[in-house]
Order: sequence, then structure tokens, then C-alpha cells
Amino acid sequence: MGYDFGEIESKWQKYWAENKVFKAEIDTEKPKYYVLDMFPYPSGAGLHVGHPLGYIASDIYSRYKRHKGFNVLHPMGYDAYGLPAEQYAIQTGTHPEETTEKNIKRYRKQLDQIGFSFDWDREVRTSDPKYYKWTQWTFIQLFNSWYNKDTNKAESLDNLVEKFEKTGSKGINAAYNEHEDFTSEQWKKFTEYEQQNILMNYRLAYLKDTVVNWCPALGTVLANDEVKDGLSERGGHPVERKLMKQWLLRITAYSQRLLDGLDDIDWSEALKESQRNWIGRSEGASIDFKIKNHNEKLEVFTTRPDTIFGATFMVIAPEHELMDQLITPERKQEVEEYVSWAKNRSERERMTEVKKVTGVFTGSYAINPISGQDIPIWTADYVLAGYGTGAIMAVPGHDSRDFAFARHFELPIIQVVVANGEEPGNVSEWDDSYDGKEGAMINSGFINGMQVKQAIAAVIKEVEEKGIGYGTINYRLRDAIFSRQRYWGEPFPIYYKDGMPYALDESELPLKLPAVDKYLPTEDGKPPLARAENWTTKEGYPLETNTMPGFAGSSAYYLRYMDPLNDTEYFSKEANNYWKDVDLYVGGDEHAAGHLIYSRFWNKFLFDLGLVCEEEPFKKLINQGKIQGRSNFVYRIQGTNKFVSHSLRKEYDTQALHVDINLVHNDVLDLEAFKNWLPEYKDAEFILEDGKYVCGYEVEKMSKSKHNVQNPDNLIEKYGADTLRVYEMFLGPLEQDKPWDTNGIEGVFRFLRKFWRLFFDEDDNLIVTDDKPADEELKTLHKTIKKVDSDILRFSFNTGVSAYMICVNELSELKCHKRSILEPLTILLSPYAPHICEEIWQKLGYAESISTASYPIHNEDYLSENSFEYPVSFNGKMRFKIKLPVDMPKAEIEKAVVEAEEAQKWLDGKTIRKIIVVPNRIVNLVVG
RNA sequence: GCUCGAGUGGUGGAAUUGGUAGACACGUUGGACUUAAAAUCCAAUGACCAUUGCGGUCGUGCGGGUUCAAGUCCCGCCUCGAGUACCA
Repeated sequence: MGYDFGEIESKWQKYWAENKVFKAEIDTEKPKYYVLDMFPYPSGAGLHVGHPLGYIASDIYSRYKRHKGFNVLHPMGYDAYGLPAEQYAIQTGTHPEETTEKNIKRYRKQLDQIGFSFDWDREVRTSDPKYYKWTQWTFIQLFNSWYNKDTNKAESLDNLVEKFEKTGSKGINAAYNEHEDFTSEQWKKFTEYEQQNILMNYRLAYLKDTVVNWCPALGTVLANDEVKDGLSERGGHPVERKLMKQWLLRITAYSQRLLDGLDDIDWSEALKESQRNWIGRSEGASIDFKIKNHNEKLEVFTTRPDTIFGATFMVIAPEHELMDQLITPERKQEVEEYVSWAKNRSERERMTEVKKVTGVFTGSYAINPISGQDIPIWTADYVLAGYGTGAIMAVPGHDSRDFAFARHFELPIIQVVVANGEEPGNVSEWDDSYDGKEGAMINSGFINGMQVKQAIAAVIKEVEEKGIGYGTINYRLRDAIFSRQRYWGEPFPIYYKDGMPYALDESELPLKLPAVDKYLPTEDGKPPLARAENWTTKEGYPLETNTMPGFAGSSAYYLRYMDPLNDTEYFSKEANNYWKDVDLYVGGDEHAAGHLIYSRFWNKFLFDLGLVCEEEPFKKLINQGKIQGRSNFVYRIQGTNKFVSHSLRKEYDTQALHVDINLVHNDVLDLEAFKNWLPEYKDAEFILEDGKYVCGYEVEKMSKSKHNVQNPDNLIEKYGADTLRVYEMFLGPLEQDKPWDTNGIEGVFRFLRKFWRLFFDEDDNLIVTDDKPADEELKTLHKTIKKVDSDILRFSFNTGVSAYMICVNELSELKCHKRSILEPLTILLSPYAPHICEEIWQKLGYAESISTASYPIHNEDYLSENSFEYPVSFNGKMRFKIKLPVDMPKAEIEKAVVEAEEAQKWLDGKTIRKIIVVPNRIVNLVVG
């Protein structure tokens, strides 16, 4: 029978499940280790070979850590809310819960087949009321908190109210939307409605009219990270800008902490960099510009206050709130036409027409507060309402966008910075502005001659003294829009009294998702929940009809895994103090700007409340690369049903067609299978090369339409889960994108069978002996332990696999069947190929799972040699090798090399100029 | 445009601190075993030149440089991939 993976794998999967081998419990005697995978959205298509890549790596690491004596928490669950199930519900009327349940079952079966060591007792599903109770609970906490910039943390709204009652709004340093001055007396006289309105400005979860990414096709708003190139990420539908009342989370209050936290965590530089970009910190100044003949002023943010003498005009966003006041009567029509045109442009148009310069003069002038010059105020859509103050001072000499604008509308350009080592230029001859931050100031009054850096500080000091500005920091990060006009998501624990939102009492949680007759918006455009009957509180107040977005449930699931069955609190203090944070998080980098930043924010908030003990949730994070598809092509001669083999295709006028990769082996097409594949190919004819039909190939995205989807089920049936696991690791570095190519899987399968044969003969008899191991065998074993161990620690799983292969090749060569060698090797391999190793372990006479065995430790003594084979180079080129004792002194090595027979040929007629000897490494002779 | 990452045989990839480039595997070719196939085993396999044998030259995207020694370090460029996009 030999290696019967099918039987072995189902046997051990059953054993692990029945005996709860991987159940994790708090054990203060052991160090904890928390390994987390990004939980999947259970889609209808099931898993393809790309999904398990990260899961396999993290599973190997989890098993490795258990062997090393750690108490490992390795859970799995489902990100169960999502648009596809809801779209399906709209089309078919099937409740999303039903679809989701079905898909989860399929996922679970597929995951189980691969032999993961998850503790399934800790499974969470975001759509389970027992789970989303705590998502809603966290929302209530956000609703009832404000951000105190003095203590630099979130605090209870009660203490803000207390301050208002005592001292009014004076001296409060908070993150807010709008600020209003009032005394404690005024506060007390406000109506409840007025008070609530003021508090809304401070809450960390707040309701506000917001310009949102509205996607009419999906009938919902989308977060910035759900929009790509002006189209929805899911479905590719157009997205518009629309003003809507929405819930937002005040993530911006945490901008600086989110930025600073990146320095303390072990994530890839690329990922940290994209978070830094997303947060987008820039240092600069806020400066007020007076408007001529007007009481209002324009506040601008600039990173280059040094260039203020070069500010020759101002530009405000078309949406700017002072627009109406700035338009002069004679300019009214033109400006209003422009503003309405700009506001109605879709995101997509705006993006594709970036280079087009548009704008109009408002008719008003501002006064440059430093130079005293009058400068015209324009409006243009290159200034965004959402960033800074929505108004800029334009410095065409030193900002390329302002430069393009000035050239287009013939506005004056002044040079105020001269690059170091250069002379002032003639701006009318410039092709572009000088945007560099190095140089000396000219044409700039009191800062003339200063270097840029110095000038920036001087201008900030000046505006601060004059009381017309201050040095400040701006962030690109926006508050997160938290409302979705969808059905399949968490209901908000919010009701409305006289139009004002209030949080439900915690005792009312979970607020369960109600039944609806249809999963569509109502006729008058309200979200689907508005269709639910009696969607009110007991007292009859209407409940919120929006639902929460996808990232709500995924923002803190790692915390719930610590104590998933707790129904009195989110998770116990004890559980959190023990498991603390995620030691290793593995997942795709598509979550860089979404989930990973929201999670960090959510965790910091819970940290401020004193609920979690670590400020950063994910200590180390690895992004597994994507597995790309490898498509095969056949070449049909135009207008015929004749197909020509790959290398002959140039001789004909052909059309390349995707062919199902299951009909192709090593790029050779199975002709009969191809004819039976689709009716249209039934009578296909072929032009062969060397009697074969060779297909072309290309690496591209894995997708059904390209017929290149590899589903793990087929491979497991053919080769087994252990082979699949080892092969996915062998494919290449974990973090790198790579094409999936089934061709190499045979090699891994051969390796496992070869490993099996070290233990069993052809009749399945155990042939392991208790003989004393030879030095050579010990050396093979111990160098493998050393290599595999160090490779796992640096997450280099692919090189680990090749170390096993070398080891098994060497032991096979040595005909080694010795227990003292093979037992440690079995433990060593078990994280990668757990089923086969369990089976062998049992056959070796052990009653307990191999997962409890402790990891072998390599002994350097077995690796030491008394001689080293030196590569000898002449002028850097390796010419021959010579074996010499490891402790031979340099001088003797030189002598031995120079006298060596092989050396004579290279020394003949030449002078030795230099000899470099690196002990136990290399010898290099410089001759000439 | 900006930021980050990557370019090594026919293919996936290895080379951890500058020290034998191409480990391991696939594929291909030849051979053994077999009635045959599968499985297994053995050998060859970067390119070019030479071939009777010994060999030799070139070679890690391109061009320079540092060094006894460069896939690895430095400078300049090219190509591909990812992210981002008027962020003042």
C-alpha cells in the first residue's frame, strides 16, 4: 500500500478534532504565543489555492511554537457580513444569513481538509448576535466618548459635560467638528436639544452632513479605501459625491498616535509607508488673509510659509463656505456656473482630467498679511474642500500646480527662493516652478538671505506675534464614514428622539437585525431597514436604519478570540492580560489602508478606556504574496476549427484562447479531453509538433473566465494535504507574489514518499532499528535541525523545505533507518506535514500526538569538521579546491596552496603579488 | 508625477555578515528495470568555444565605480510590479 495519504489524513483530522488537541486555554505556567490569520469573507466560490498560503505558513509557525513549549492561541473565524451575500439576496430573495451559513460550511470543510491546528472552539462570526453585541457595545462607548488633547486620550463624555457645567467651553482642548464659546451659565440654560447638538461635535462616533462616495448601483456609500479610480472596488460601478447625514468615527483624533505607533511594530517597511502616506502628516502654518473691503478672512494652510512673499493670488475650493460672500455682482454668473459645474463633476472625471487647468476669478481681493499686497482670489477645483482649510495662498514660483495655474491665466509669478549655488532666474523663461526646499530667500522683505528652513521658522514666529497665524500640523487622514445604506450589517444601537440620536442602554444589546420583505431601499430612498416592521424602541422611538460597514466587525475580532464565549463582557481582563496582543499576524496587503488602520485605531480607543493592556494590537505582521494564475492557451487558426501547436503558431493567422488548465499537463494538451470540454471543440483538428500539442502560457490573475483557477480540493485528492502544504511553502518566499504552477508538485510528493520509505519497506513493515548512529548521519540530522530552525525563525519556509529534501536524500543514500536519527527528523517535519508525521509517530510506538513532542535541538559538536575544503581563486576566479586542516595557520595555508600541484599552471611565469587567506572560507591569490 | 518593491538558467527559486553564482525542485535528454505502462533508480543539463582528453571564455536588467574579491556596497540609467494621485 505504501504512503496512503487519504486514509492517514482523514484519520488524524478526526483525531485532532475529537481530542481537541489544539484547544488553547490560559496556562500561566507557559509563555503565550498568539498567531492570527486575517479571517476570510466566506464567498460563494470557495477557497482557491491562493487563500491557504498564509494559513499554511501561520499554521506551521503555530505548530512550531507548540513544539517549542509555548501556549499557542491560533483561532479562526469568518468575516461574515458583506456585499455579495446581500446582492444575491436582492436577486433571489434568499436571506443573506442562509447564503452565508452555506458558504461557511463549505469553507470549513475545505479548511479542515488542509489539516490546520485551529482551536475551533473559539470560532467567531461577525454576523452572529453574540458577537456583534460587542461591536454595538463598542460603538456606544465611542458615542459616549470625546478626545481630550491635553491628556491625549479618549475620555468619557460625562466628564466633558461636567467641565461644561463648571467652566463652560473655556480651556477645553478637544478634537471636535465645530467650536462654539459658551459659559457654564449659558450651558445650563441650553435646552436638551441644544446641549445634545453641542455634544455631537465632540463624540468619537458622531452624526454629520458629509460629502460621501455614493455608489448608486450598490445603493450605498463607500469608504475611501473601497473606491478605486472613482469606481467601486466591488463591482466597478461609478461613484458620485453626495451630501448625506452619516455616522463618522473620529479616527483623526488619533492621527499622531497612529503614526508614532508604527515605529514600535515589526511590519514591512512598505506597509508602514503606506500607512504613513494614508495618515499624511505635514508640518506647516495656518495663516489668516484679510479680505479687502470685507470683515471675513481666509485661513490657509501652507507647508511653505517661507514663500509668502511669492504668494500672488489665492485659490479657494468651489465648495468653500465663504464663496457666496466673495463673489462680486459682476462676476456672479460666471463664478456660479463654474462652481456648479465643478461640484457636479464625478470623481471619475475629476481624476481623469487632472492635468486640465480650470478656474475663475471671484472678483474679490485679499491682502497678503506680510507683504501688504492686494492679491486676487480665484476658485478652482485643484483646491480640495476636504484638505486643510479648502483655501490656499498660491505661490506660482515654487509650487508646480500654482505655476501651471498662473501660466494658464497669466497671473504674476515671483521668484522668492534661489537654489543654493544658483543665480536668480527670469521667471518668464521657466518651464516649471522650483519646488525644492533648499535655497536662499530673495524678494522677501525681512527674510531675505535666509535659508528656507530658517525662513519658515521666522515667518511662523512673525505671524504668531501678529496674531494672524500659528505653526501647525495637518493630516490627510479623514474621519471614517461609518454608515452604510445596506441590510447585511450590524444595526446601530441608536434611536432618535425629536430627531436627535441617543444610544440604547447596554442591556438592550444585541439589537438584532430585523426581518425585511425585500433587501432593497424603500421607494423614498431610505435604507432597507426602514422596511422592517416595528423598527422602534419599546417606547416607540424610531431606530437608526443605516447599518455598519464591513470594517466594524473586523476591527477588534482578535480581542474577542481571547474570550469568545463571554456573554457578560467583551472579554475578561484575565484573558486580555494573558494573551495581550497578536504576536504574529499573517494576511494580504490589500488591507494596508483599511482594516489595519481601523483596527489600530479601535484598539487604541479600547486602550484609552483601560480595556486592553497593549496599545498596538499586532506586534509582527507578514503580508503573504498573492498567488497568480498560470493560464494556458491554444491557438485557433482564424475562421477554422483547427488548432496549431505553440511554436508553429507564427506560421498562421491565429487567435489565442484560454484553455482549462485541468486539460493540460506540463503544457501539453490532452486532445481527447479538450474535444470533450466544450461542444464547439468536438470536431477540433490539430497541427502538432513532435506528436504533441504544446500550449502557450501566461501569468495573470486567477479567475474563472481565464480557466486557470486551481482549487485545493482536486490537489488534495490527488496528492494529499501534506503535499499541498509543503508545496505551497516550497513555491517561493512567503511575502512574494508568485504564479501558481502545478508542475512542481510532483517533486514534493516524491519527497514525502521518499521520507516514508525511510521507515517502511515495500510491504509496510516498520524497518526502523535501534542501531547507534554514524557520525555522518548525525551530521546530516543536526545540520538540518539548525537550518530548518533558523529558517522558520526568519519565515523562510521555502528554504526550509529544501533542507528537508537534502536531509532525506542524504539519509536515503546512507540507507539510514535508525530511530535515533529518524525520530527527531519526524518532529522537525511535523509542522509542515503534520498528518504523515503523526502516523509515523504512532507507528514508532507513541500514544500521544506528535504535537506535544518537544523540538529537537541541534548540537554543534556533530557539525564540526577537522578539515575544510578551501576554494582557491586566482584574481578572484575559483580554479581548484584543496582540503586543509581547519586550525592550520595562515602562513602554512599560503605555503600549501602555492605548492599545490594544481596551482602551478596558474602561477607559471607569473609573480604572486598578494595572497589573501580567510580562514575556513577562501584563499585568493593575486598574480600578474 | 511621487513612494515602495523587484529584475539571477527553459521554469519556480537558492546564495543569512562582500568570499566557490545557480542549492533544492520542476522540465528536458539519455540509460537501467518492465512484455508494456506506471512507479522507482542512475547520469547529463547556464551560454558559448573546444572535444581525443585536459580544458577555456563569458555570465546575476544596462553603464560606470570601490575592493584581493561584488548577485550582494556606491553612482547613473532601463524595465516590470504594487500603492498613491491635484494633500497646498
